[in-house]
Amino acid sequence: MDKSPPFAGGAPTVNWGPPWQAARPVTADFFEQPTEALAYALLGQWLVHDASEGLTAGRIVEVEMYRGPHDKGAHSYGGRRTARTAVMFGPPGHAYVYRIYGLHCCLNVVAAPPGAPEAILIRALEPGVNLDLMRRRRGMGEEVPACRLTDGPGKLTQALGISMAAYGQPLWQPPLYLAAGPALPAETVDRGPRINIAYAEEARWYPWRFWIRGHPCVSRPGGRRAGGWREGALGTQ
DNA sequence: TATAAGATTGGCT
DNA sequence: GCCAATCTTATAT
Repeated sequence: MDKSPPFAGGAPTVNWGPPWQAARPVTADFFEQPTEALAYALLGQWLVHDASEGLTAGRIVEVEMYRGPHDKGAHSYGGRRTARTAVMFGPPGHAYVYRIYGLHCCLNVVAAPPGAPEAILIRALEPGVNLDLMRRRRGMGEEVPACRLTDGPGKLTQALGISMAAYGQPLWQPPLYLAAGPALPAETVDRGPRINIAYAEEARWYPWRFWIRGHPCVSRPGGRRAGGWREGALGTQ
C-alpha cells in the first residue's frame, strides 16, 4: 500500500515492534489503569479506524490528560456534566469526541472509574496505514510531508475520518479502536505543560502533556515550531 | 433570546 | 505575528 516511510523528518529512535497487521485490539481492561499510567501506555499504540471508505491507522505519539473535576483545564471542571461531557463520567475506554471552534473534532480516551470525569486527548499520530486516503480527507497532495497529516488533534480526526458519530463508542473494538503496540521505555517519553489552556490559571503549568521524544509528528502549535521536544522544559507555555 | 469564547487550523502580512 | 472560519456550549439577560 504505502511503501515509503511515512514521515520525512527522520526515523524516530523507537523500536516500533511488529507491523500493524500483527497488532490486535486492546482489551477493555487496558483502560483500567491510573490516568497518568494510561497516558504513557497510549503512546506507541495504534489508533485504527475501519471506515466504509477504507481502513486508516497511525501510531499515537502525543497525548494530554485532563482530570476533572479539579482540573481547571478540563471540560468537566467543577463536575460540569452536560450532553457534551457526559461520557467522561462513565466507564473508561470510550470515546469522548467534541467539536471545537465549530470546525474540528477532537478525540479523547475516557479514563478513570465511573464518576471520575477524566480523559486523555490524542494530540498527534504517526501516519501508518492508507496515507492516500488520509491525504484525500485532508485535501493534501503528495508534496506534503506525512506528519502534517496528523500532527494535531483536529488534523488526526480529519485524516482518520473520525466524527461526532464516534461519541461514546468503545475503543477496544471496531470500527474505531486501539491496537497493541510496544511498551515504550520511559526514557523515550518527554512531558511538559499542555497546549492552549491559558484560561486554566495554575493548571496550565501542570506537566500533563506527553510525547515521544524527538518524534517528527508531534504537534506544532501555530504550525511553526520545529517540534514538541523544544517545549520539553516545564513552564514554557 | 443574546452574547462570548473555545483542549484548532490554515492563510496572509 | 495576526486573524478569519464556523458553530456548539455555557452563561447572562
